[in-house]
Amino acid sequence: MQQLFTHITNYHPLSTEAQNALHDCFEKLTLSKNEYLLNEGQVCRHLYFLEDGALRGFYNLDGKEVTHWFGFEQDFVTSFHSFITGRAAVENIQLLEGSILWAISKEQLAELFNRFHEIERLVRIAYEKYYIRLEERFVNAQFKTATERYENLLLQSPHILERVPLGHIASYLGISQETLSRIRSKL
Amino acid sequence: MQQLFTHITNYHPLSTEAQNALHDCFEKLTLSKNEYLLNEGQVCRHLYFLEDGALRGFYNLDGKEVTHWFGFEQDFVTSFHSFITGRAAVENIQLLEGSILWAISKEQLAELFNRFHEIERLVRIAYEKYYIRLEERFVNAQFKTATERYENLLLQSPHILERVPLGHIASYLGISQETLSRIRSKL
DNA sequence: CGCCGAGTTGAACTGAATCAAGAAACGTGG
DNA sequence: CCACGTTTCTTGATTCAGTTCAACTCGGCG
Repeated sequence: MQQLFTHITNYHPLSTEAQNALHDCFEKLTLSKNEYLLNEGQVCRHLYFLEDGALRGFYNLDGKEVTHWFGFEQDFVTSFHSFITGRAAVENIQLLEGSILWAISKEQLAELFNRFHEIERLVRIAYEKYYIRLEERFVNAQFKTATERYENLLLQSPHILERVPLGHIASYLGISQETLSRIRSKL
Repeated sequence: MQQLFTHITNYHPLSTEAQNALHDCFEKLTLSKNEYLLNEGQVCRHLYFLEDGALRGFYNLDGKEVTHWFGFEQDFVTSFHSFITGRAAVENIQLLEGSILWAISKEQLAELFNRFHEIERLVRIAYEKYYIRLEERFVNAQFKTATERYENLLLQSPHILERVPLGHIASYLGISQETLSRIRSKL
């Protein structure tokens, strides 16, 4: 759990009381490869911190699986739309590796917000970082070519390649597996 | 300014004290068509509420203007990356119509956060809505065809068409103006 | 009137998808 | 440790959505 606190401090330092309260709310979760953290149709009631391991979010489109995001160690993970709105998720979250996670429920988080202004601030700041990240991905998706997106991925997170099957990466980049294979062969 | 408060209440109700404090921080701004709210290279130091009018965010790519978002009445507007990080903006913000805006500086906002937990909460909640919106646009950009994206726009905000030149809409949708014209002619 | 920006239409081209077949790597049980 | 099936990755041929370049139309407006 130390990792969670170290990570959180990057966003915003917390008082000891707030840290203790957080400590009491998070629950440890150990899952193995290929297990599901969430199935489509369910409501995602928790926010997770991924201490170690890897997972992916994907949904089904015309019988095909479309992976649209990955989570790795030190990432906060949830099915955001479902978690915030309380509606059924359209996506699945599946483990790509055996992983250690820490879970907190939406209700517990709301109560922490009420008790600790500083925890709500922490989350506000985290949102800003995640928003900027998504904005960047959006611009890539909309205005860059397949090759540029792949090169960008190589620069920003080369480790992904050794840990995730090519098919998932292709769909994460919004291209077919064959195209990705061809792009790779030209480098 | 009433509009701002009515809009804000949709996110989260505020106490009278918080409302008064907000009231003191926002400054009215009236700009006419084609003026710039922000030029690339500048740091965007303000968050704006667009009471009435329309504007666009765009950047230059190989000598072409790429419009990647629009703002309309009741939208919060800023160059988010620049505003949050304090770095130079890569985008321009230009008025599409004569508009009325209310501006608050980053410093003032930070001070309001310190004084009023409830204002920071309001912003936290607003972030959630804007994040979900962006997520949806991202999925559209990555996994839908040009025609689907246009039809989606027709459903979600048909009013845009009468207020914004086609070229801007095309680039917002991530397609060329000619393609958009052809898509339209088939309906 | 003639110009100018906005939108349309046509023809050639291209990046990427699809369909189909193989090759390589991987894990599991015998 | 090998044999088998499964999953992962590559390669080729064809097709298609969307781009680019270029010409043309239409509606203002000085």
